[in-house]
Amino acid sequence: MDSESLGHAAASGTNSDRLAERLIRRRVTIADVAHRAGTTKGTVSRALNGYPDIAPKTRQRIEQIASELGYSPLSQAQTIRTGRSRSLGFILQTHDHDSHRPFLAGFLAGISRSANSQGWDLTVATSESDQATLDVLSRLTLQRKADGFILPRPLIDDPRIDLLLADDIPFVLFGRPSEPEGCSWYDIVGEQAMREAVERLHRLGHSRIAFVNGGEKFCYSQFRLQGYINGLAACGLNFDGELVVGDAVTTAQGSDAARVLLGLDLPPTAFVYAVDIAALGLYRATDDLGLQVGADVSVISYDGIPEGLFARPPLTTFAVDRQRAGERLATQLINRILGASADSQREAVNAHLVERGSDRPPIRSSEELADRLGRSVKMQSSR
Amino acid sequence: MDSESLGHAAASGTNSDRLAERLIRRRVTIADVAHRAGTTKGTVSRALNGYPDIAPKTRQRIEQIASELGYSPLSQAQTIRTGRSRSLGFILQTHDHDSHRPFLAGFLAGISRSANSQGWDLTVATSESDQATLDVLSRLTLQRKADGFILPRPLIDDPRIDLLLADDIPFVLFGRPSEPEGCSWYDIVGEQAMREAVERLHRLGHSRIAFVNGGEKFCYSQFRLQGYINGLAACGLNFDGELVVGDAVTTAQGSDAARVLLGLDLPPTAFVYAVDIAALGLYRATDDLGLQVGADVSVISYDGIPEGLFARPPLTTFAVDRQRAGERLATQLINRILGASADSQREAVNAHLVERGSDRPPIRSSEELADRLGRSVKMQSSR
DNA sequence: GAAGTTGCCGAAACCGATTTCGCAATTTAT
DNA sequence: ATAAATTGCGAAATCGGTTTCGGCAACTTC
Repeated sequence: MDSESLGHAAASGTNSDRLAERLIRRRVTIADVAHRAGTTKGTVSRALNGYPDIAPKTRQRIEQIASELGYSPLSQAQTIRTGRSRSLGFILQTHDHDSHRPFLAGFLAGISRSANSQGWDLTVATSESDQATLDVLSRLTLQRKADGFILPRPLIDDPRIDLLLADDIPFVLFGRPSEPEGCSWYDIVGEQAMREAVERLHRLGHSRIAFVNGGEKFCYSQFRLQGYINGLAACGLNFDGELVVGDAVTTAQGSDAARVLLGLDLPPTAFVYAVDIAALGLYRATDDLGLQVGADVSVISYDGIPEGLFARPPLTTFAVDRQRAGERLATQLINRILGASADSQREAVNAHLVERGSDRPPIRSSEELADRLGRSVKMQSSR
Repeated sequence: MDSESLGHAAASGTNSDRLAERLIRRRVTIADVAHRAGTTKGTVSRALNGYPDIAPKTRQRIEQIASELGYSPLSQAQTIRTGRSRSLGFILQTHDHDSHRPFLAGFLAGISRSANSQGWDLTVATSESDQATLDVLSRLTLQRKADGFILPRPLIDDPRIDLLLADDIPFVLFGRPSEPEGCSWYDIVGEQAMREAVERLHRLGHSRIAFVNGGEKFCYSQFRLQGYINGLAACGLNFDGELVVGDAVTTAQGSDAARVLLGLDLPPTAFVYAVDIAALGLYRATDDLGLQVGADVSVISYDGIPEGLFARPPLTTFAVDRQRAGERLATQLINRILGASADSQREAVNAHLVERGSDRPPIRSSEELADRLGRSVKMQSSR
């Protein structure tokens, strides 16, 4: 009352400001389109969603008007009726090892980029434990924040997969699972890379080649070990259980593994590591032992993390294109949500070798290396 | 009809399956709560949202029932009525330099973790250019996918800030802007770090200390340069424009900068770099010139990226806790969306020094270094 | 030309919340 | 005691879409 009587000019000024703001900012709704087309909201909705009971020319007219007005439906309004939110879920596991962190940036960029281009969105959540991850999966679906999920690094026995399969919620995996039934995936064929690594080292002249595997609970470690074994076989080398160490996913663990292997009576002259971050541990071990990577011992690894570039010599590795992986996975997941069968959405590509300086012909045999290590260790222990 | 007559057992089996599924899966809606409480949806809503016209004991009863039933409102339904979505927006700039990538993993984890714990969500989108970023900001607000934004690395002249200020959309910055008006931020005080770096090198015995700055379009580079200048002043050293190079945000650029600086008549014996990824370029340059970091030249940098750990010697750097930054920024942004003033949401903390091996007392003076470089360069050009 | 289809669209219910409005019951003022 | 002001809640509109249902007009069909 009072404010109105305070003067028309001021009051209408404020009003027109509000109006201008709303004109600029207000969304175009389905009612706007319907009004302009002289039909009802229902007709517009059916026309835009491809229902068969709309006359072709009506549909065209509505599509025309909708695009002129720049109409795009409010996804939340669709969600409450349809139950779908056009968004993909990804759970950041904050308890995961750092070895998995470098994956994220490019990977998320790929997912988001691909999803956005198809009109979908990416919802990111975090969890602090494996159990919490399951809760978050449930919460996000129940709250309709995600229509499906992208799960990185499947476990050999993976409760996430069990849960999603049981509840019939779409998902895609980054990496091959142990049990393919009902699963879609985008996989980098680790067997192939590990096999090539062994063959390459063999061609360079190495015959005693060790393998340091990654996390044993992950499916990928099985595949990579198999690739190592296949590589040995292809080269006519015998498998020696002594030369295999598992479960190294940090630089410290990679370093420990190297020390154990170099302590063998017949130490390896070459190493294949399943993950870069562990392979960097080899440099620490050789530093301590007075050896030089790329001379006394060679190493080829897998992942292509940027840290490898700054080791000396830089780490030769099989790199994976994580952005590409994210892009493909987003597309696969969207397809699955739209009804594609699980087995129609599976892809596998190879990692590509990035040749740097850590793999060279051996400068001494395994026996000679053992000798040298013997002296070196003695010197170290005597000080 | 037919299916019913096919036998009670089978039919009811199917039905009870469906029923069980729905019991497990169906959301608890506000109507369920209202029914159980013997009131209307409106009353439940007002009770749960703190309206004053609800009797205390009614409110308690409804809250009790809501928590028993595990009710949580469907955010999309709230959104279409209230216009707010309880989610934070973050735009991944895929055209940005790789130097900024390492920030992401921990940073996003922090944002998401903090947001989730307060019942908010994180929406991630990508853009491929600065212009596209602006479009994405508009799109996400118009589509009500984000109630506000977290913007990393403010530019000296930042169109994102202009846009959001003009449209009155809440946002918070990771880093201090050039113009504080209307802005909130969480900042790592780069001045302080750069100043300490200079002082520390001076204490070690260096007096010719160069500075290699980061991206010149970013606000942080102004602050870090100022810190370097302050540091010189505090040590009683003269500022020498020759010793400052700017705009190095990649390893290659950092390497080029080092070469230029080492080519001076009186080369620096110590370097302060504004970003780690560029500082790693110094190692390349010194490798080529036959110098050793941590002996012939020293370096202290800023960021704390993991790559620095694997340089030889490892890079001494001022590390920033990115996860913490993300957590604080998420909280700040939520506060702003809920109505807090821009200037009430500002924080600044210091980076912490991670001492590794790249900063040591000089083993020769600037003149001696010049001599040595003269010979070294001659040898190199003669082969 | 009457009866039966078919095609196309309007009307209205619905999804799950929030918010406005108004009225009955209670409390306070007179 | 009655009038006035409060308190507390139900009823219904609303947000922006989707989907069901039914009916009118035009077209077949015999």
